[in-house]
Amino acid sequence: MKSEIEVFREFILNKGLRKTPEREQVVRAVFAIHDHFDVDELYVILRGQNEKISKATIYRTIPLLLESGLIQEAYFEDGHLHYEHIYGHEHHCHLRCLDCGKVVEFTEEIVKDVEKKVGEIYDFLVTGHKLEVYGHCGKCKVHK
Amino acid sequence: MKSEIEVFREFILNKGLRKTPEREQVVRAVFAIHDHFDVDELYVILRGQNEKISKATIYRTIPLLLESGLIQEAYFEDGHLHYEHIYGHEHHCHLRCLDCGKVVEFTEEIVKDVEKKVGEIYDFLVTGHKLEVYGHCGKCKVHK
DNA sequence: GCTATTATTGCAATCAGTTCGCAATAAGGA
DNA sequence: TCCTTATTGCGAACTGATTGCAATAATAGC
Repeated sequence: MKSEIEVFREFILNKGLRKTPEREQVVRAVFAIHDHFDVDELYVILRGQNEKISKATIYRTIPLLLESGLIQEAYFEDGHLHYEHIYGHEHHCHLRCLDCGKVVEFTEEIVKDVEKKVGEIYDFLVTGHKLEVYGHCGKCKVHK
Repeated sequence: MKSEIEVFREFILNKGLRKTPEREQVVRAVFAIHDHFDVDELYVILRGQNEKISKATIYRTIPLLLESGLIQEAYFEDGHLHYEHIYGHEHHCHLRCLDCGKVVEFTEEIVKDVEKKVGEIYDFLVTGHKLEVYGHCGKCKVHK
């Protein structure tokens, strides 16, 4: 299986874009985080590694990562989007606590069947889905 | 079944807040729109009806409508959240076209089972879910 | 390897959506 | 009817994201 950097380089090449150290720093940082992240976290991490990169460049790189299929939008919270890397990861859904914000990942095959079914009914070429289940986690529900 | 205004009044009363014409205008506008909406659309509609209401008041009313269960966040697009009224409506999911933005609503009972299952596995008191399926609609997929 | 072309970067200015401070207003209890 | 204080509207301020532009650097051609 190709590494994420290889996938990214192929994507860049196919699009006629240029391979730059800044873009690859972003790819590496994204795959070093095994959790959800936002642009600001990415910026702080890269700066902490003494990488000279501007926030504008990170913002400009995000759409490339989305388009290449390396990352996806995970959820919208605190006024901005949060992402997660997906290349090399099995698709999963999120279970989140409305009180403490805790997020648990789970996989559910049955949602694939739902995808297929609604795609046929409404004549859509379905490419994916996002399922978020929410409620109160074990710790938080005792206070309810 | 109680009307949305009645539900809202009860909510306001229970919270010790005040019943104001501005808040009720927002409730009425929200339930007059049978589609997804954002704050700006709400503002334009209310202003078009010669209602004197400020955008700040609409922004301040949205959390009340969310908390009272009259509306919910539908999706994040174009840099801001879109909502939909849910009181009196059966829960539904969204199927959206990545090209033209078209949104179709569908209901899928099986997701309830998924909710129950993951709630038990991870010890969550589950209160709801949001499922979004995306792809290319009939019109847009021909160009692919 | 060198040069020319032009995509990319970093910075600051800008933009859009949302929030906030404050004075004026008005809802609801006494 | 009066009093207290929550709510409103306005504009300023704030935040996340985008953009214009000059400097830089990645690729292609020689």
